[in-house]
Amino acid sequence: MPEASRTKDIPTQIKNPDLVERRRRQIADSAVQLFIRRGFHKTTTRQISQAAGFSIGSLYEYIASKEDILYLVCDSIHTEVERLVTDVMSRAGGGVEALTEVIREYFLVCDRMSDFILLIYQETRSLPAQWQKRVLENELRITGLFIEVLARIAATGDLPDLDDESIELAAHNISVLGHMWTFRRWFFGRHYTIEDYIEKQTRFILSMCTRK
Amino acid sequence: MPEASRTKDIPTQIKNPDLVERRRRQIADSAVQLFIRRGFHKTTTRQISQAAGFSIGSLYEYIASKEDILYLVCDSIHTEVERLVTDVMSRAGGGVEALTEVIREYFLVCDRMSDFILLIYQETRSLPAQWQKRVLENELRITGLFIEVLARIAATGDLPDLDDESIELAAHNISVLGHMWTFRRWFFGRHYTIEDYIEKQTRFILSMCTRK
DNA sequence: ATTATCTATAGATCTATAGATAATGC
DNA sequence: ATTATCTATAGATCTATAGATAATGC
Repeated sequence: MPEASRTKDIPTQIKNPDLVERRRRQIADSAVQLFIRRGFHKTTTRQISQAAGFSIGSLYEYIASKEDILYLVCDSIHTEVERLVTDVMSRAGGGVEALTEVIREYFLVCDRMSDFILLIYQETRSLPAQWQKRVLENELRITGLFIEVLARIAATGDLPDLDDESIELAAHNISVLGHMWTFRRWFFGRHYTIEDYIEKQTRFILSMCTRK
Repeated sequence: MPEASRTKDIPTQIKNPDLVERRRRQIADSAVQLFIRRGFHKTTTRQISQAAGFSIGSLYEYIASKEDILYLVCDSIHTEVERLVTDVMSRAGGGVEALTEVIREYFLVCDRMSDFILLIYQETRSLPAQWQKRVLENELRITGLFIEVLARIAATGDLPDLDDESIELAAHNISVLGHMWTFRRWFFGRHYTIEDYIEKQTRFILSMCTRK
């Protein structure tokens, strides 16, 4: 798990902000692996501190509760997905081909990030309400990127049949069909490669978008 | 949670099979409510036995471990969804309207069963491997019902563009777009009613199916 | 006598913190 | 002197079972 985590609203006794950021990244990076392997509840704070390379006492200098660690993890995953998708979008051209490119790259991101996306689906509910809300907002922000792409294409007149509400729903569909690869991989993996999946779904999504 | 649970592969010391079935149904019905409210891990076996109306000692006469309870719950949910969908299908007519009807009724089932479907997404991974597999097979069987509908329509020549593989993928898409209502309800609920959602998604799904 | 149920608790965790120690900078 | 880290453990659970009791049928 990559990417810096900005100063979060998690209290700490440690004075050095850089150290806080570095240690929290260590915590998130270690925890995410453990959570993927054994789930949030079956992973102990001790295992996390050990994997991160310091003591349980030190761990609690950087977080206030075990849930905080889950939030660090969810946030770092979303930051990474968003970074990757934004990146793709900036490289994408115009017209309907842009949509094809973005779908393709997004689905590849979903494939690479499978375990992480699955984790968010499974463990979001274990977060305290306020952070649950943030995780859902992050999800929405990623869907927002697809709304942007679709709106941009629609503005040039290439998707004449799509009003704003339909664009929004189509964007959600793209997000979730990407996730579908992650949570039905146990089935699809037997029949398709990710490339097959992309090809077929792209055709579906395009006919969805080009005809009401 | 309704519907009989057949004799499962869960060992018991109790001789009377009817009693076993009845008690297990009580257990599943009580547990599902608790799991939805507080999650599997935060619900204690004591709370479950209490909600079911007997002691913790008795509880363990009908199951061997806490995971067994989760399996009872997942299974009863799938049984119910499958019953409802099968029901709808038997009433559905022919041609493309049949698809419209089935989608509509399925999405309504997803709406009513939201909490239960969400629970399965979140807690399946807490099951022992062998039962996890069964839950996934159940999921596949429900998708299979949509494959059937689509194949039936395709056989009459009404969906000429769909080969078998596309039918399969379209069926998965229908399943998951139903689930999407459940796990993005926190967002959609603000903007659409379930009827709006059905209408818009049906249009998308139809254009997906009627043109490659 | 057999079957079902209950009470009481063994045994095993696990989170979070208090208080002690080591490292760093003035 | 201040900041960061560590060790040791309090305190709170929670699952699963052993052994005792009640209910049922011969």
